[in-house]
Amino acid sequence: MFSQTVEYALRAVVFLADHAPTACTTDQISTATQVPKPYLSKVLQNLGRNNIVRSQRGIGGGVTLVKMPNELTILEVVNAVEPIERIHTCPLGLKSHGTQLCPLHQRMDEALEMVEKSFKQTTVAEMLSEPGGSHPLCENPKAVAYKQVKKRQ
Amino acid sequence: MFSQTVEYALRAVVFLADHAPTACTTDQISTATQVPKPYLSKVLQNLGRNNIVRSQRGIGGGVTLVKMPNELTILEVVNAVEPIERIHTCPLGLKSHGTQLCPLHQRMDEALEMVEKSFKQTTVAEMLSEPGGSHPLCENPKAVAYKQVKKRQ
DNA sequence: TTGAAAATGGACATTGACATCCTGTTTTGC
DNA sequence: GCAAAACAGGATGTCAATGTCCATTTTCAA
Repeated sequence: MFSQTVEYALRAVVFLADHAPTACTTDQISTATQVPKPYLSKVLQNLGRNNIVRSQRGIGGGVTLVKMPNELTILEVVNAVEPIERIHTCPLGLKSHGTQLCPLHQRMDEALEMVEKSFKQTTVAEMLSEPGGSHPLCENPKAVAYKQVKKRQ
Repeated sequence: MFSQTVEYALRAVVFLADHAPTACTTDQISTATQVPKPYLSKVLQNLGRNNIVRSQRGIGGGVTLVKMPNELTILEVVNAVEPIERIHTCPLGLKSHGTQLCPLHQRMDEALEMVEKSFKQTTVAEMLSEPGGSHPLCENPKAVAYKQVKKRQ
C-alpha cells in the first residue's frame, strides 16, 4: 500500500536525521539503507525540490535535512514524494455526492485520514529515540552508541 | 494510496449488494460503476477466483455475491484483489529487527493495521444503509426507492 | 591549475498496473 | 439443434513506477 519510493524516502530521511547535522553522501545513504544508488539519487533530488533536504556538490558535500528531525514529520516526507490524496469529491462524478461522499468513499477517505493523522503526529526524531524498539537501519543496538561517538570526528 | 483496481472491486461489490440476490451482468455493473467493461470483467474474474462472487454463464446469467452483504467485509474484497501486506519482518533484512521492528517500520505497520481493522469492521451492507450519506453509485437518493421497487420484477 | 569527489539532469531499460480485443465456452430459450 | 446471451481466458497495447547509465556541473584541495 505504500510505494517503494515512499519507503526509500523515509529510510533516507531517517538515516540523515541519525547523522544530523553532518552531511551524508548518496553513497553512504545507499549503502546503509539498501536503496539502489542511482534511484536513491532521484528520490533525494525529489526531496530537495520539495525542500525536505538540501544538497551540496563537490568534495565534502552531501545531503542534509533542511529541518531539525524533531520538527520534521513523516507526513511531510511522504507528501513530498507521493502525496496522500484524500477523497474530496465523488470519484464517479455524481453531482449529488459532491459535498457529501457516499458511505463507500467516506470509509475509504476515513482510512486515508487515519494514516494522514498518524503520520502527521510522528516526527523523524521519534524514530531514533524510541525506547523499546531496535534502531532504524542498524543491525545492532550497540551500533547507536558507536555512531554517536564517531559522528563529530 | 488505494489502487484503481481496489476502487473498482469495491464499486462492483457494492452494486451487487445493492441488487442482491439478483444476478447482474458485467454490462450492468460496468454502466453503473463507470468501470471499463473489459477491465471490470478481469476484476470480477479475480473476485470469482477468491470466492467473493459467483458467476453464471448464458442467458439470464450474471454475477452474484457468494456471501450476504452483512457478512461480507470490505477487507475481504480488498484482500481478494490486492492484499494489504502487513510488515512482519524488517524490509532491510536486518536480523536483529526480525521479531521487533524498528520504530520506522512499526509506524508504517501501525498505519496498515489501522486500515486493516477499519476495513474489517465495515460490512458491505453498511455501505447501503448509512443514514446520513448519499447512496453509493446513485445520483439521486430517490433512486433508492425506485430500485427497491424494480428489483423483484 | 588541475584532479578527484560529489550532486545534477537527461536518456534509456524494465516491470507491473491498467486497459482493450478477440476467440472460445457455457447456458438458456425456442 | 441452433442462435443469442453471457462469462472465461489469452494476447496485446499503453503508461507510469522503478531502476540504470552516463555526461555535465560544482566544489574543494593539493
